[in-house]
Amino acid sequence: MREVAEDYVEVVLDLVQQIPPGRATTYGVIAEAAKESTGRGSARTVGTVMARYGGGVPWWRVVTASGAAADRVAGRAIELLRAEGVPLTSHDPPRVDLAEAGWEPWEDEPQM
DNA sequence: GGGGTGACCCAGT
DNA sequence: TACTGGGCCACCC
Repeated sequence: MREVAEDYVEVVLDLVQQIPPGRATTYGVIAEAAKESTGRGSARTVGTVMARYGGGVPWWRVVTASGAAADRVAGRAIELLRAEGVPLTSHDPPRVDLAEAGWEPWEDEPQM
């Protein structure tokens, strides 16, 4: 199937929607999980997909590997994350405590 | 078909 | 611990 990355987009969006409230994950994790299903993609690609098709999913639960929200939507993400009750650091650039709220697709679904 | 961009990640300094 | 550079993959002009 050399169609567009529509299937990849569906996998990414589905994974993001599976993130339970009060939890968060990283682009790398989503990229790895999506790559397992579609065989393609990377953290960079996930970011691009989210920017174009992430309007219908809790994109704010997806942050960078550092735990910080994407610079483009950091403000919006922090507000939503705090509303979700996600543990954030007390520093100026609030970062998600992935050690506490870190969620992974294979954590909710059996990895075969 | 080629080059540049982007909601990223990792290693080195 | 924070900043910089290179690599990565898919999309747009």
